[in-house]
Amino acid sequence: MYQLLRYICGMNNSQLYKGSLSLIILKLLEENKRMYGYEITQKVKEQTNGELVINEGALYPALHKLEAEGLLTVTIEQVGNRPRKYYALTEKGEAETTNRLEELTDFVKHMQLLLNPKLSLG
Amino acid sequence: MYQLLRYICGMNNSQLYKGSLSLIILKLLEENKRMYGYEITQKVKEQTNGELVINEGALYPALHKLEAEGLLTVTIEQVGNRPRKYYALTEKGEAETTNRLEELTDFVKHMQLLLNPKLSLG
DNA sequence: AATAATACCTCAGGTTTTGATGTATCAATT
DNA sequence: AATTGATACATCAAAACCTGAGGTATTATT
Repeated sequence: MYQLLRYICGMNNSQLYKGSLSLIILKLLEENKRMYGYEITQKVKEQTNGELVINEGALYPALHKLEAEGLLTVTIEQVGNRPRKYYALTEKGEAETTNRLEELTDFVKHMQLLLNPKLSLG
Repeated sequence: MYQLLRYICGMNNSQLYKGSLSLIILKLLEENKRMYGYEITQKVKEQTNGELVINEGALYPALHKLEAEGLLTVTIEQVGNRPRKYYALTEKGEAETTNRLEELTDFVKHMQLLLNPKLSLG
């Protein structure tokens, strides 16, 4: 049966993650200079102790969109016989990363104001 | 031109708020026992110092959906000649509110792990 | 030889939101 | 008396994003 159960279904099941993927990508690239898609999925899994799993069906379109928006550049490299697409931030992408991080801070701030029993994640 | 510019366009412009509306509704109802739609929009504006504006085109469908899911009950009351639909949490809705709050905590935790320069909103 | 991991991809269908628009009542102003 | 603004509900097409499924192919492990 080839590879039917390739992923054990990442299940974040919460709608809250919608809209956060591009920020995650941008921020990881800010820290790591250049990364390829699969590497991003592994990094996210690693840094969240396996709790957050990026769906590849969301990741690749998101990368393509960020590239189309001029926030990322891509460089294809052959590793063995396999192609890798390394992504890196453009200048515009760096600026946008800063903006998006501010947006996240605002989001958390607003959530705290609304759900006041505090989120307390210092 | 009647009331063309009725709202100065709430503009939260960030995609991050996607998926958070139902939690906001649930939580406000947990705190306030019963509220009607328009009251919710005002409360959110008030508690976030006008920074977060709920789009009515999102709010009403969200309320209807929560009701359809059995998380809210509705009671119509006439105020003067105008109808108000008061919403309140069901038992199931209370439980769900707890779950959704946990999901938000997890979301913030994961974002903190990924964007480690910390969110620090104690 | 088969499986698992690496590495890219697409696409139908789902959910949620945006932005525009519609209707109507009531209070305040002109 | 008439208009505006606030209150209060609603719908809907299009946009945005994601899920879950599927596809292809290489390399490493069992």
